[in-house]
Amino acid sequence: MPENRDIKTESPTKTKIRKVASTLFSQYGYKGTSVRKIAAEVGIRESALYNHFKNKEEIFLDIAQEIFSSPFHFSHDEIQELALRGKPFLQKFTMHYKMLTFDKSSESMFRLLMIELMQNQELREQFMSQFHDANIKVLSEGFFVMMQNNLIRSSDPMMIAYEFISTLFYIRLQVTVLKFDTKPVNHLTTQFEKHVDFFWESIKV
Amino acid sequence: MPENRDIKTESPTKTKIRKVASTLFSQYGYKGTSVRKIAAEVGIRESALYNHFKNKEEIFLDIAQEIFSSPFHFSHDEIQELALRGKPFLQKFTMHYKMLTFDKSSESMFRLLMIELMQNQELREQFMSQFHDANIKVLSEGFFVMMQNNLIRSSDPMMIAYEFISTLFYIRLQVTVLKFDTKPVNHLTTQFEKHVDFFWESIKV
DNA sequence: GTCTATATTTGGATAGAC
DNA sequence: GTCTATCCAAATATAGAC
Repeated sequence: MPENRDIKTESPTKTKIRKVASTLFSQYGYKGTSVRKIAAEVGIRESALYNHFKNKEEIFLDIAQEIFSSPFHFSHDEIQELALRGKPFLQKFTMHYKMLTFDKSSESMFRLLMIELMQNQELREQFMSQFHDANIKVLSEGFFVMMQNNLIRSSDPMMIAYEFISTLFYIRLQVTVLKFDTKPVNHLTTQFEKHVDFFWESIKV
Repeated sequence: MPENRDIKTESPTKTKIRKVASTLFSQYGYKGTSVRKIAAEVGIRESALYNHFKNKEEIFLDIAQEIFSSPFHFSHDEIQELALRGKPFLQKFTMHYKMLTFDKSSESMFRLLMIELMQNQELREQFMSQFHDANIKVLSEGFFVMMQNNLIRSSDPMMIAYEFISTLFYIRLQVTVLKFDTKPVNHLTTQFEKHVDFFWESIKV
């Protein structure tokens, strides 16, 4: 737990290492980033770097834990309340997802996740539990409430949740891929809203 | 163009190099696979390997071109005919997609694509054009026909195509991730069909 | 076409002075 | 905490004999 990462007590150098390494890892991946390059960009020698971190892997793990630090905070009560209103529930969830997609920091962490997804079993498992299961849980709870209240057609809530989240993920991946090459993503900015509209029309009674 | 890759005239060693390298690259990625290891697994020295390929990158590119060698073959006429029947069009397209998802060779090429997606601009661009645009084109053509014939509710065909393909992609990614750790994917085998059913109910008039 | 030998570079990591 | 110096391993690639 990062209680020890007290921004006040931590040395500025360590903070800078984290920042530099984060940028490099999220661009070139673990193997593509050398300790040499991190040190050079920080402005110190490699040996000095080892005063702050045990080794390269420790730096990576320190950064990697940030990938899943922005979970979806929807309380049970919040879900119940929003779901009773139907579409606003989907809108709120989607706006949160969209925000993460375009947030600089979340964006680079998502890129890192995609880069290392097939190289790191731990990340794959966290991807499944944090990116998939967690979202499915929140969404299916909402859809369940909507069904109970006859707002949407009756079906399997988890299946509907799966259908809903998959498009959000796909948009996010596309945005990430395009932005990596600094290509325009204007055409995708409204895609999230379009998805909600289309989906709501599909399921409402 | 691989006219020169005549299976008859090509040396068995070169064929074996391709096979071994393909397996390694699709497991460990470009950086994670060394020429040493390829040579060792083939059963020759590294130096001998350079008699068949100019360098490591040439081996990779040779293999990488296979990633996009299984495009969707839907002729204009075929689309027209199937789309006139509505749901069968979606079923046919989806079954093709499902087949690729579970085909051993396509599976490992898809994994390679995911591994290198964020490391290789060329692959990103091909991903966009071959995996995304090509699918959107076929699907939106089909949806357009369905709208003209009043089989589905009127809307933007490309937007509907986007919605449809995103779920297929998401299922494929999940299958790939799970299989990488030899985890069960039974629960996902019927997901494709469920998606078609749900989607058709969503758009049919 | 394959081998041995070797050149060269890059990368992770440590020892010890300041 | 940072530096210089150094070590060691791994990786790409080439030369030249067989």
